[in-house]
Order: sequence, then C-alpha cells, then structure tokens
Amino acid sequence: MLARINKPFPRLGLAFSKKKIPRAVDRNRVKRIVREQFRLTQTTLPSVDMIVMPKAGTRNAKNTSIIASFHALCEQLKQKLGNQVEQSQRSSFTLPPQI
RNA sequence: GAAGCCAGACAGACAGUCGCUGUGCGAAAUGCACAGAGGAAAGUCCGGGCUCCAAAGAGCAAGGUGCCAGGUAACGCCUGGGAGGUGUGAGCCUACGGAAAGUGCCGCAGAGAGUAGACCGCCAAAGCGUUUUACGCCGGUAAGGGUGAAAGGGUGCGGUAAGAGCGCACCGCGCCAAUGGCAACAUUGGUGGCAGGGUAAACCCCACCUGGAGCAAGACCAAAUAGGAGAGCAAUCUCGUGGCUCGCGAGGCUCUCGGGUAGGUUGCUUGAGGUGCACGGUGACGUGCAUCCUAGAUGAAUGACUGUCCACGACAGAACCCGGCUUAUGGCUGGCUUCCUCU
RNA sequence: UGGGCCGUCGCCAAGCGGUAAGGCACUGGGUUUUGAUCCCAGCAUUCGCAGGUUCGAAUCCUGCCGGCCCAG
Repeated sequence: MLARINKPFPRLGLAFSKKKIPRAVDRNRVKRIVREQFRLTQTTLPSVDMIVMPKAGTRNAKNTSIIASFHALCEQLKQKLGNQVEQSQRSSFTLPPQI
C-alpha cells in the first residue's frame, strides 16, 4: 500500500489488522511468509520502505499464492520506480535489512 | 460383525541449508553453544496467588452457593456415598435446604383454583306439609359423571337414607424409638390421624461464602515544565474508598483557563512446578526420598526450501502466573454393554 | 483486562410467564378505461442454538454461537 524512498536499503512494514484476518494462526502464517520472501529477495528489491497490508480473502489463500502475489507486487514496484532509483545505489549496500 | 458406553496416552518423524526471539561465552564479528507455544495456549464462566488501596475492620445493602462426608491454597471443581430420574444394558443426568414465617401468582375451561365447592347427580332417614307404599319442603352428601396441568390421600371391605378416614386392613404421609452408618440416609417397630395443592431457576426465609481494583496492578530511573492565573468549599469540611453508614489514615481539596510529559528499566517467570520410586488412602489426594530447570516476546519470535518414510497431518498461536469448568478437534489403544451370525 | 447491550416474518420492530401486536414489502381480490391511492383477505413448523425450571417459556435459569458498544 505504500512505498517511499527513505534509506539506502529496503525496509518492510506489516500492517495486519484483526479485522482482515481474524484468527491469530492465519495472521502469523501470512506474516511469516511475507517476511521470508522479503528476506530471500531483499537484495534484488529497490531501496524503499514498503508496507504490506492484507486483503479480506488472504486468510483462505494458500502459501504458494501468497508468495506469487508478493513477487508480482514487487515487480510492479520495480517498474514504477525504475526511472527514479539508480541501480548502483542498491548494489553498494549489503547491511542487514531492518524488518 | 454392527451399534453404543467408559477410560487413557499422542498431537507427524528424521537429516541438511538459510532465517527469527531469548540466555550464556566473547573486546567484537557478517561469531559459537543451548533453549524456544497448547491440550485446549481459546471462551473469560468460577477459584486462588501476586500488587496497590489500612499486611482488610464493623453493620446494612448487593451478589453467589445449597443432599452428606472427604480432598484442596481455594472453588460454582474433583472423589466417595445417599436419594431421585432415565436407558434393554454398559452407563448417564440432577440449583437435590425451607411451601406449617409472610406475600404474590395459578390464563382458558370449570360449580369451585385454596380458612374449598355443588353443574349433572345420589339420598330424602329425622322434622314439616299434602293429594300419605308416593310427592314436595326443610335439608343431607361428595361415591359416580363433567372441567382442568392440578379438585383437600390411594385400593378393598365394613358402614349408611345416601355418603364420608366415619371405622378397619394394606400402601402412602407425619411423629417417636431402636438398629446400621461420621453423616446424608436405610431398615424395623410403635403411634397419629389424614390436616395446610403447586410454584422459591416468583419475592422471600434459613445456613454458608464474598472488602475493592487489577500487571495498562505496582515500583524505580531519566527527560520536560510554570511552585501560573481566576473562582468556589474548608475541620459540622475535603480526599484516600468502592453502593451507603461507621471506623481508620492524610490535610488541603474541587472546578475553569492556559501549558507540559507519556522514553526506558523492573514486575517476568523456580512454581500450591515437572518426572521417577516408595508408603498411606476405596478414591480425589497426601507424605517422604531422588532428580530436572522446561518460552518470556513488546509491531510482538517457531518459519521457508530440499530429501526419505507414513496413517499425507484436525482444532488451533503464550502476553503476570497457577487450579478447574466449558467449547472446538484428528486418528489410535484398552475395557465393558446390547444385538445379529457361525462353531 | 474489566464492564454493558442486542439477536422476534424478506426489512423495521412491540411483547418480558397464559399460547406472537403493528408498519413497510410481497401475494390474491375489489374500486378505475389503465396505473397510483384507497378497501378487503392472506403471509412466524425452529422468537440465534442446546439443555433445564414450570401445568405452560419469545419471556425465568445455565452453557454455547453471532453482532455491537464503553473504559483503561
């Protein structure tokens, strides 16, 4: 829902309301999946702060579909920011991202 | 073989790689080691610990519990027993004190719904009258019919004008005694007279229990700021303290205007703890010894990928901590009951 | 964490121990040349679910389910 250029490395924010995903088990599951995918793909992501927010149907989604939609959103983000962000800026930093 | 009842344990396993949270080691590292959700962590329905209010007091009010005995820190929980109900049975269920302290309610129907009553009936003995083997009046009665969820014990015999606990027998009920049992209660005997239906998850009475708030409790450190202005009340007052009164403690308190802060540490996990053995107890449970340390986050941690195997993984995520209850849920094991078939 | 409220026809709802009002909507009929209005009639087999108390429960009690609100 948000992507803002702030720090020289990508950061992840999660906004998971109890209204969208009522049960704690499902909420934790989706958060784990998003965090894991961010961790695996952070070196290829643009250096922006992003906030991920689930929609109402997310609680019934399978793990593979959540992963696929996360990657699709990242591709959209890259295309939108492709003109603004320099490629060299991203590769020069290898600090651990703050999740 | 089918259906059912009860009890129990388990909650995918192993290996590898990369991650997350905590603790320890280390000067530090892009390190190393160890540990890391549940039987219900859930609902928040009860009980307790802990913390503050007065190391919690009195009375009223309010609320809860309600056969007996035991267990427990405590309970509305558990165990054992009694009584009642239910099921063919294994079993299961039960707010299970008091209706003779008082009050209320019992629609419709029905004569009458609670110090009873007379619609259809039955009888008319005694008394009176007449048209005298009869009828009427004065009356008697509640057996039978009818209404209702419920009509002031039930069945039978006697009795009577007809009837009626009016009398008797048995059953039921109340009271007393004995026996067994700690008790609830059971059994037996005697006695009374059949009197006043139901409802207390209606008010209520009796007995017992409950002070209030909650870890965002509370404690500490640091930062910031204005010990501001105005009004009101004030020891017969105000606040702490909650529904009220008392008591106790403190001495200022309340409102308005304007302004400031809300960051961190702790509480935080060793506990009515777990496991094993022995002993006591029918059992819940208790005692002793040995042994183990087993999440502690604070935008909130348990995952992803790969491989092998199987029954192909249900319900579901700790937030101060424990004991229960309730609800959700997967397959497995053992015991028992009923029925069917075969030998 | 603590506390409170609600669930009744498709919708809005009254009833709080005595056998489920009313309005809108819907269906049928009438009035009208036709439509609206108007008139008449119909429309709750589980009062969220499951037990219990009572002769009798939407109502009382207990346990669940769902929804909403308040305080910190």
